[in-house]
Amino acid sequence: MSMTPDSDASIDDQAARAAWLYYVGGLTQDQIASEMGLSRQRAQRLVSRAVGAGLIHVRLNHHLARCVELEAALRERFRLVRCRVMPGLGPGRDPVRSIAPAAAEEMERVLAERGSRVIALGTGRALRGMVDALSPVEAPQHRLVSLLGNIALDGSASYFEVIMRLAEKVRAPHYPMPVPVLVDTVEENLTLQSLGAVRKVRGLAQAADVTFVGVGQMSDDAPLMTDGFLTLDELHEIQRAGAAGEVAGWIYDGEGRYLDLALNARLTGVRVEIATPERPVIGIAAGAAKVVALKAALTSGIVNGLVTDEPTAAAVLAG
Amino acid sequence: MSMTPDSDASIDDQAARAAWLYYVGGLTQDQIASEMGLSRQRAQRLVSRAVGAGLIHVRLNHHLARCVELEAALRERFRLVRCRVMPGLGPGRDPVRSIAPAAAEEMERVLAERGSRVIALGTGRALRGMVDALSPVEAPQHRLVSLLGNIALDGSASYFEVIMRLAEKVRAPHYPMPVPVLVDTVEENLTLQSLGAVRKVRGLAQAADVTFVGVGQMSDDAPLMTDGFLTLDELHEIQRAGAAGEVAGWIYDGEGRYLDLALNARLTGVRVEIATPERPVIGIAAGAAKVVALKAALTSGIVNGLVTDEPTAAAVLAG
DNA sequence: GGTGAGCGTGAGTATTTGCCCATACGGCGA
DNA sequence: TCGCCGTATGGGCAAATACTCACGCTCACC
Repeated sequence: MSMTPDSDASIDDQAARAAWLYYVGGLTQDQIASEMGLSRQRAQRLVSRAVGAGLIHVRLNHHLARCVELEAALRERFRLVRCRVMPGLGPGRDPVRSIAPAAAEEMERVLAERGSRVIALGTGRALRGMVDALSPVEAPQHRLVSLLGNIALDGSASYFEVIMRLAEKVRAPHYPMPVPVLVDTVEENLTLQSLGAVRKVRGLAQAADVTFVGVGQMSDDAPLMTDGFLTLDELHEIQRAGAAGEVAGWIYDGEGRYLDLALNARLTGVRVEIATPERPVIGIAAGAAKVVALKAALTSGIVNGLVTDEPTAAAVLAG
Repeated sequence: MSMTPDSDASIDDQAARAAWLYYVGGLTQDQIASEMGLSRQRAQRLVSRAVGAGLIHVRLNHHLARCVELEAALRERFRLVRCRVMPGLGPGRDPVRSIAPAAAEEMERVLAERGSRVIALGTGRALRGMVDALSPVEAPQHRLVSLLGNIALDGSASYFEVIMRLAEKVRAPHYPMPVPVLVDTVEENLTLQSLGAVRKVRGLAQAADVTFVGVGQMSDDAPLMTDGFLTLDELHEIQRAGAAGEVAGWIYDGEGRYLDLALNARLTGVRVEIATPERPVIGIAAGAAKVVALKAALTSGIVNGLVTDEPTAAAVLAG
């Protein structure tokens, strides 16, 4: 009931138009201002808004020789069905920015399939970045399913965001898993898993045609700990048991063999088993901290597809 | 055998990397310079080179309300199977810049098909822009075929560029038509058309699954004339016969009915017949000069798909 | 081996952009 | 109704970017 019923849409429209004139038309902000009848500052704000809101996507159309080499080496060494290596952004800069557009492209490739696919999704910053970088496409023929519980300990919806935002962008039916990643007792877990809704989502996830996951490290900055699912003491104990990394909450050792931990009985999500070419599992991960975890997951074939950045790729191959 | 065997590739690599850091990483040119160990000017030049060489693509992820409206109106009025309307860039600016990315997206949609398709191509600046804006994809399952002769009067290869560059980008088999658009006599035309190579290309073009064409105006700045295929006198005569526009060299009247001209017997290419939903013909065209030609082609259904810009769409609907 | 054309480089400079701040506008509660 | 607060606006300024020019280098052709 505001004075401008379409204030948000129309301001995004303006922003998109300004950005179009700026990036596609190559006009200066001054020219945009007079073209659209605005002050220069407003034009500047609109362009900046369009970029910030992700209305504008920039993609690189050139395969850097170094990245292609690394891709080929990774493909061969780990028998990958898909592999993309993007340029690094230099030390101290978030590698998610770099890999998100490429991950989005991989997802778009899957979404462009005519036939219906079941797409399973993990959680995490990298996947979140992927979804943000994705261009909206109508792909209602596919089904999106969550691999693991989407409820964080603090009750926030942050774990829902990957699947919900993706579903919104592609208008596909989606099956989040409205339970915590990890519950307190084995009994609780059994109770949850006996629920029809949970069983259905788990069944769908197990039958996924393609899976996109992040990869978590098990060093002292492990996502499982920073998100509060493990205490530092528990983490240290698991580290002593040989933990190298984690996919969808399931922890594996340095060779990518899942560990037989008491914790497992309290995980609500499904475990990603060794990937096959017909049912690929694409890992989206980059950063020095993740090298060990990535290498292990690649070695045993928990993932058989990879989107990463240059320094990470080099480190995985070097090690 | 130059000192730097990869000078061009490596400079493009550098340019791509600089542009990546600039647009994706959000670094300033100063930061790029120190990151890559260059002078600031060099970083600036690399970024600018990357943009100029089309190494970087910018896309808008927001459907402007006004454009969506125009698309819906065009779709309904002319029973189009595909329609994209892109924002205009303001008077005096080349509309090809605006429509090329959208045309490229339409082409990418076709190229993403798993099955093999025959894609027929016209010529012209708009299609050339489309190919430039296309991201390279491997699509060797499709065949690209030219609708009309690819030899210009001055013998230049400019008419080959659309199909050759596209073929290079997607690595698909391609069938250009190595004859002039227009020959001097009917006999010459019969001779050419009896050649096996020409027959084969024409046959393939007639069986195309999808066709992309530009649309030529028949006003005094008609492409057929500026390219030297018609003299001004001939043009005026054809104008008096009711010419409104031209697709692949074949001239039609204000209702989109092909004209029965003496000229026709000297055209070497195939005529695009009324499009069907199964075998769509996508017109790529924008600009005030093309409004009449476009409207006629849309009216009779010579094209049943359209990529244009806002002012052109509005003018076509208004008239 | 000399010479001129053409390209790439860095310095300097004009233009463009991003940011901060003072100010105006409009909603909302007292 | 008044005054407060959050938000949006345009002016001004510093930073960043694009352009121009003169120089030097390479390379091809004499």
